[in-house]
Amino acid sequence: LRRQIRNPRRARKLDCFECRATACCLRGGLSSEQFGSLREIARVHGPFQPGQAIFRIEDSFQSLFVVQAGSVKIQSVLHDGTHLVDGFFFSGDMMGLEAIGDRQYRHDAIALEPTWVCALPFEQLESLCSFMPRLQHRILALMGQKIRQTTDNIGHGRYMKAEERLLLFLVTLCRHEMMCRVSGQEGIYLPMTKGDIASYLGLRPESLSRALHKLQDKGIIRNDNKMIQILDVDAARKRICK
Amino acid sequence: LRRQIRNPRRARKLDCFECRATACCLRGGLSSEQFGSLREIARVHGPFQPGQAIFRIEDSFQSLFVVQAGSVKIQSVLHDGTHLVDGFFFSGDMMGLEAIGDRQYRHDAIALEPTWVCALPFEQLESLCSFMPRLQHRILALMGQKIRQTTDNIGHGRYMKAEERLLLFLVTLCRHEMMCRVSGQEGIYLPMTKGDIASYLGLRPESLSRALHKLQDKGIIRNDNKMIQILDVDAARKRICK
DNA sequence: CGATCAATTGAGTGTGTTCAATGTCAGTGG
DNA sequence: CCACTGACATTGAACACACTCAATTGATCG
Repeated sequence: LRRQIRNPRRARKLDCFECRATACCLRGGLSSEQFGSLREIARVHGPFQPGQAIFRIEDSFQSLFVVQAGSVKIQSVLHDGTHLVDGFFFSGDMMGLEAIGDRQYRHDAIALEPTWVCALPFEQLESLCSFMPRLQHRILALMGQKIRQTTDNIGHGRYMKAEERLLLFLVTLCRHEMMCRVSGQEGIYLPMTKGDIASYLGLRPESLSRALHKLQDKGIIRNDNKMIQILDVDAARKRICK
Repeated sequence: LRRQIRNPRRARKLDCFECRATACCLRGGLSSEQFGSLREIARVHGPFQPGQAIFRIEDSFQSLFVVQAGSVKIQSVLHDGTHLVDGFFFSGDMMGLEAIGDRQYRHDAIALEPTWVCALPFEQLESLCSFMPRLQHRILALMGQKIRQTTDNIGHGRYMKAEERLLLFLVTLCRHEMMCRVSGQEGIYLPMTKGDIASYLGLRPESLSRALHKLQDKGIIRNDNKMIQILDVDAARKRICK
């Protein structure tokens, strides 16, 4: 499959010790003994096939999930049945933070490629936190970061025009991929559909398509189907002022 | 002053025990002994006069703040110097959650009326959490709720037209006021300027003005300067589908 | 009372939407 | 192997909504 040739992610179950999600997941700052306790409550699930749900809105909230490999979109359903994409998650991203303090999840989490996740039962995690201040600190920090990202991306995006919003999205994605040391040079692979991206950006697919075209005409990006490359990083930065 | 006549909030320093913020603040679920420990680290600050800052972007993050009485807007500054209003806080609301895990605050917090806040030094709060699982649980729940609110209000608002966004804002505000048992019948007092509301909703002041006018023409709200009343609650609910 | 800032109103413009048609691609079955 | 299917993506033309700019009215406070 072309998708799997182009997508550099490997497709197999990972142990915590070889998991690429290190930087973003909870183990940062823990002693090896503490990390052991954390590892004991973690359970790897997968593979989830594209379109398959990791959790659904109606499910009762039990666990946080860290994406080990693959990618996930989260979406909510509007009164009229419309699906709204509220976010994308890649290796190392923590899912389910928004459900903490509630009984149910707030979204459907749908795999975009063959995907493995690491489940952390929340009650057990909470108990662990009481004994491990660093872990508690890490979760709180993670949630703070989540709030910041939400307001930055969605909130500030509101005041931008379509092209700038799109560029902000691409640059953010690119930075994330770079952080996880997945080839940033040859371009980014977009596992989701353009429709999903449009929904996330609050645009119609048609408008997104036109925005992509314009950015390509200006020489800022290269848009080859599901591969995107940012050619002129400086111009991009200027446009989104970051 | 007309503002103070119309605004039912009282203007004096409150002790924790008479603070109206009970329902929303951290003390929920704590034993009286535990509440005592929490109270020991809390410090009441105020009054802050309208326009005065409770904290600023450049300040290093030290404390969370609960609004005891009054109201606050938080805003960020764009590259070009534009101010973006990112939220409003009323009695019982917790401010600063978005700064957790970062060194600095992410916003300027500006009082909209004479305002008192209750400062909770975060390091001490974190220490307390290790001894008080319920407190830890409460903070985590509060942050989860914050994430939900952000995506619900800002995220879903993106797919709405100006009128609906405005209505969502008003209904949310109204519900909040009802929860805090401040007269919801005679209307809501809006301590912020229309410009602030417009900024928060991602609109120009002109567009907001027109949207208000239209909603009034349709008999859904009554708009008397800084007092707003939702006349047709059912129609409002239908428009925003909640 | 005049000064100042906030709020409203109007007219013209522009960006994104809507709707419909066409194009592309991967998978399927003849 | 090729035509067919269905989902996704693109393109075009007309329209709607919110923006821009400018002028006016209204509120608040010294």
